[in-house]
Amino acid sequence: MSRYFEEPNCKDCNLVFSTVFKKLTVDQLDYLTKNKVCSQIKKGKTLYKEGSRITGVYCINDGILKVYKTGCEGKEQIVKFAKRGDIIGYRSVINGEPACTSVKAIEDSAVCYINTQELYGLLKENSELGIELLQIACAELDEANNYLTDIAQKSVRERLAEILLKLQDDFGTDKEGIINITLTREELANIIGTATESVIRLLSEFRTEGLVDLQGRKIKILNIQKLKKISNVFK
Amino acid sequence: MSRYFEEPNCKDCNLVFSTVFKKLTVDQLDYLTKNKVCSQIKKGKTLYKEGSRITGVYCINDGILKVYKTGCEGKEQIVKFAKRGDIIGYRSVINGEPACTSVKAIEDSAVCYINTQELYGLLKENSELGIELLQIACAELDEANNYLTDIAQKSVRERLAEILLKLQDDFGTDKEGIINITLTREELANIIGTATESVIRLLSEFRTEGLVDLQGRKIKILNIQKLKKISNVFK
DNA sequence: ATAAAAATATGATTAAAATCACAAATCAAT
DNA sequence: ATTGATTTGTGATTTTAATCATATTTTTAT
Repeated sequence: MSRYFEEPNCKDCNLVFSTVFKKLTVDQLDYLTKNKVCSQIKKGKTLYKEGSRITGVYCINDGILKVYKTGCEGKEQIVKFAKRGDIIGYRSVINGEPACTSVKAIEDSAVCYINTQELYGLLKENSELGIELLQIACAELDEANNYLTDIAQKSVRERLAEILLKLQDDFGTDKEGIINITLTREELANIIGTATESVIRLLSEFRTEGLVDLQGRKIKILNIQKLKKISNVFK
Repeated sequence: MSRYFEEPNCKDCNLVFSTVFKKLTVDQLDYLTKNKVCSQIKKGKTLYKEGSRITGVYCINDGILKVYKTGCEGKEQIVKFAKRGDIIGYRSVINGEPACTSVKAIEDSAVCYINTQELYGLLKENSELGIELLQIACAELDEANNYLTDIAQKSVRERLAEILLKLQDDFGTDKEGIINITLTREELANIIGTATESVIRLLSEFRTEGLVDLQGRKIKILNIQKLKKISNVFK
């Protein structure tokens, strides 16, 4: 985690209109600029670990980080990804508990750190910030419950199809149609809760069936409709 | 859903100190009393259904309700239980979306309904209410993520042991040590994400092993330590 | 009280996915 | 560029849990 070369002014940050902080006043944004600490996290580096005390929240400026829990026998369960504009760590700050997840950069990333005291100051001052944060928490809760139902009820094949579609939705594709996030087979397995070998086999099957194109870790979806059908998203 | 015979005054409600509304002023509690609508829900009756528009939140005064999603092929996935002091429906109200879960009483229950407008009024007025609600949402999010990891990584046997312990923790036991919540085997299966037959078989095994005592739907835990070991809660 | 419906119980069979084992390919660091 | 580590790929085997079938018991509604 190295100090960020240039700390952007929150007022000018083009994220202001889309993040949790969109309802802050100009003065409050100034306050935020003065009090935040920006840093870069190289791919593979850990921002914080499950169980550690974190003293503030992080707003993601650039890159992608995986947010995961460590289950029994040390197996990683990826809970979500954090990307530009997302805020992470707020759960621990709000409930005053140790981090319930670990966070690791899966590509070079830049994050802005905001201390608990500063965040609480803003929350008391601006009730709309609380509502914004509440909306984020509720959306995450919704997604967590949906995914719980999927893992509990769907087959591995259905879940893999679903996750490929979701990754494309969340991260988009480049000019060649390749999904803008690079994951190992093991990481894919750790999202959908299965064995690495199962992901490898199923991806091969999907390729054989003409649903996806694979070049190493690069995945390109060739037949969205069929994948949707497999994933059972409409039922 | 029948109208409640006596609408308790929120100021005098002995829930005031434990619910999300604990930081309200006396005036705000008066306002709440005037604007809430209380009702009773008989066992087996549905409070609201997934996908419906709900126009407010419900604070549970008495009873137990199951909160569940309907997965593909109509299979129910129980997401949580709501009991005295809990608030439900806030996610839909906060995000302005249709209900993401259905709610059904599993015993005779009494709930207080608070309209969206009234809730938002209080949220704007009292930033502490927003923080309280945020804390609740974060706690639920934490639990959802933990449970996601469990379903993804643990065996059905481990999950059943874990859920029995959790039910005892959440609902306590009566004088005879029986867990204060009565569920069908199917409902248990719909919590842990397995087939009803698997729950029936595993419960019988647990009984044979002297871990639990079963009398119909009444469950009494006989050996907490061993169940904890099976559930793998410490790893 | 009785009939109908729902839930429980148990056995047999099948299916899905995990695990194990090992080879080949790719990646990362020096 | 080389080497060591990690990741990918594939086959064989095992394990877990789902599914199917059917009998019995319990609950619910009339």
